[in-house]
Amino acid sequence: MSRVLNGNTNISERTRDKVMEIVKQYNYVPNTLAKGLASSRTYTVGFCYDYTEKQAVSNPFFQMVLQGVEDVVYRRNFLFLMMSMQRDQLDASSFAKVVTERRVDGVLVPTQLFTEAVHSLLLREGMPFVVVGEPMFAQPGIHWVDIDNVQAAMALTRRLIDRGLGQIGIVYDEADKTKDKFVLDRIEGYRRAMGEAGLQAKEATLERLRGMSGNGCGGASQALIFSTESLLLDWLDEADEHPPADSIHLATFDRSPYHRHIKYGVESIEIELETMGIEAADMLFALIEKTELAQPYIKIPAK
DNA sequence: TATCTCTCAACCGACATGTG
DNA sequence: CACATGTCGGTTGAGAGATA
Repeated sequence: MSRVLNGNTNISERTRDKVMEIVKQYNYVPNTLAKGLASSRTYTVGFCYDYTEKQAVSNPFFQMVLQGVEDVVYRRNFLFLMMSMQRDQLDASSFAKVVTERRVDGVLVPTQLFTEAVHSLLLREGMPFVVVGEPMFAQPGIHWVDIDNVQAAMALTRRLIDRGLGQIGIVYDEADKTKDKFVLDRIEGYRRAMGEAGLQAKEATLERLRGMSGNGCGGASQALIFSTESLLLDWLDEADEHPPADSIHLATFDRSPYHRHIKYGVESIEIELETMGIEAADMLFALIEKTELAQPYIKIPAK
């Protein structure tokens, strides 16, 4: 039965037809638990999210990544399990439970949650894993997938420079900068593009920007790049009181569904989050199936 | 004799049940 | 009480039988 259903070639047409007839007659569907018992597989992969971040799951960018992951998972006839994790209470989280009880064959961990404690737990349990986003700490043997944020920021900055804008500032959130590698990379990409063009880089936190008059880094910027779209939205929330000057070009990375509610023209660069999900899931399946990988990480260029 | 196809049975792991 | 055995339902290796 299993040889027929799993496409084994050494089966005669006659036997195959006979088996398929019985499958049809009894509406036979293999029991995944029994299959897992025989193959030491769960046919499930996990994705963890931050329990303390209430908007983690509803975040549209997170959902775009998930969409890519799910496409791959369902194509492989696997199931997908969402697990919560509390960074400061790892042992009590459902993530730790799922990993230690081997309820999944592999896990995807967002870089914000990938701490050294998480890494050692996964190594100890021999659980295949892929980090979604470049990890904040480097260790050999860690597989990860990320957007090439340096390249994306360079491309966006160059686009503004090509428009003849010479005074371009970048705005970031201090807390994001310490926990999100991609924010550091975007700042780095911006600096490089400005440096190449012989222009002076101007950086400010949102807090500092709020305190400035004229809505610019130093009050003289012609364009402002926001390191994340949510930061731009936060800033625009306050725009009723201090609307940005018409002469200021706004720019950020990617577009969430909320983007269409923005009343101002915003330049953005496309970040392929769905592709990131697809690549991460493909990489995880390669690790589960012990397939040789060409490289331990993938950086997806922005368009 | 070589190759193809089929059948049998061990095995997977956790838990329930039986036996001494 | 401790240990042995059975149970679930697939997968898969080994070996037997059929056929060219």
